[in-house]
Amino acid sequence: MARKAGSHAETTGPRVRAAAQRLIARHGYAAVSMRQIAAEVGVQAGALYLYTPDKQTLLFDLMRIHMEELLAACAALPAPADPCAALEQFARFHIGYHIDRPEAVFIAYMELRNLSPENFAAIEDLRRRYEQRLATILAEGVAQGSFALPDVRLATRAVIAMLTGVTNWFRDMGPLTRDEVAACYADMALRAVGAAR
Amino acid sequence: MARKAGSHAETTGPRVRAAAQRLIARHGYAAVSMRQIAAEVGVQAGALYLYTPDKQTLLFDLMRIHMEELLAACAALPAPADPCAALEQFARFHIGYHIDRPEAVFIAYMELRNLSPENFAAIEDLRRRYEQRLATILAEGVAQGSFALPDVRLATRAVIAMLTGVTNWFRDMGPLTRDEVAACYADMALRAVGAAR
DNA sequence: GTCTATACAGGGATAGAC
DNA sequence: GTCTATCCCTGTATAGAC
Repeated sequence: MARKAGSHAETTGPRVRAAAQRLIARHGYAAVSMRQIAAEVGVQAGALYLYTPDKQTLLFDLMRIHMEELLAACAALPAPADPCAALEQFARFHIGYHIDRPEAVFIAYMELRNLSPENFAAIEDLRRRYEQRLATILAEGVAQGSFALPDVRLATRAVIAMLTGVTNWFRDMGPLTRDEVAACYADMALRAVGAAR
Repeated sequence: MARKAGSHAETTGPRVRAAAQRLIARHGYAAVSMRQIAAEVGVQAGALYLYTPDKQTLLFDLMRIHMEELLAACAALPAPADPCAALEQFARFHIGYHIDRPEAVFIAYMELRNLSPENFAAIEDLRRRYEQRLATILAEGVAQGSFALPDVRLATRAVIAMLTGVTNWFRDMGPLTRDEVAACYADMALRAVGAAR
């Protein structure tokens, strides 16, 4: 299948999403125009519509792909029998994964309100499934007497919020390494849920 | 000072900010037009410029007023000598204050990137001063041996992120009251910083 | 103080040439 | 597959009547 001269279908699609992710993370969905995205890619605005039906779908795909990859990576982790080990693993995974993808994470959290109702529901479902993985770890820990928690759902949200907060300030050139930060946060998460130690 | 017929200068200004706050919280700064804000207030678009020099200043004022009021309310709290009591008070205050002002809080966190550099610096300074209040409580607790923390700055950010996360899901009609939620979070915050109890 | 009218730039999206 | 050209709408902001 010889490629036609001037044809870049195989690479342009991903490049459109990459450019959109970069620009939307920096300026916000509503503030970024299709013309800007096209300029970043190096094509004309009209050409974008070969790779996405519209701007809304472009945003949705960015968020959907991010959430699906996050879920897949989380599901691929081994499952420690000890609840404390499981929580520490989750905390380290969550922080590491989020630090590595600041743009995708930022968009996933900030642009929810710019999704159409149907697209919002789809992303919300993925988010809920991810949250459920932590909820399961905490519930298991409570059942085994490893954790002391008045409310698993509350604690789930509190821990996720705490861990995700790292992305608001972490910089690779800062005084702390990724692993130092992750270790410190895992420790705080364990203590917050009353881990018996 | 008789008021002219059809003149509402004393009330229209605040109503403009209230409408802007409502709309920006719901749709985002970039997605809300001056026409929409004017329609919400019940005036014509051009009339808004009697109350704000431009859209940017309107956003900045919303955020500045929110942060100044937050700082003032926090500063008005009594200062318990016991670090544990101080942290519990801070946690309860933070959650209560934020639950009561979901729109202002949402804007203060989500629209930072839409501020001009100078305005951003001003808001960031206010935010830093607020964060410093918690940092002081934690540092004092470490000095007195009440808390066990490897890094006060890290813990400050972690606790703030955890507490602020409540605004993402709390609804007044939910199964838990404000006070139940605040108590539970205050407990988790205390445990996260290794409070000796 | 509020209105209408308008200037002017830029938005998303499409049509049709190449 | 990409381009140019264009449609039509909406954006911020201002001018001048009342």
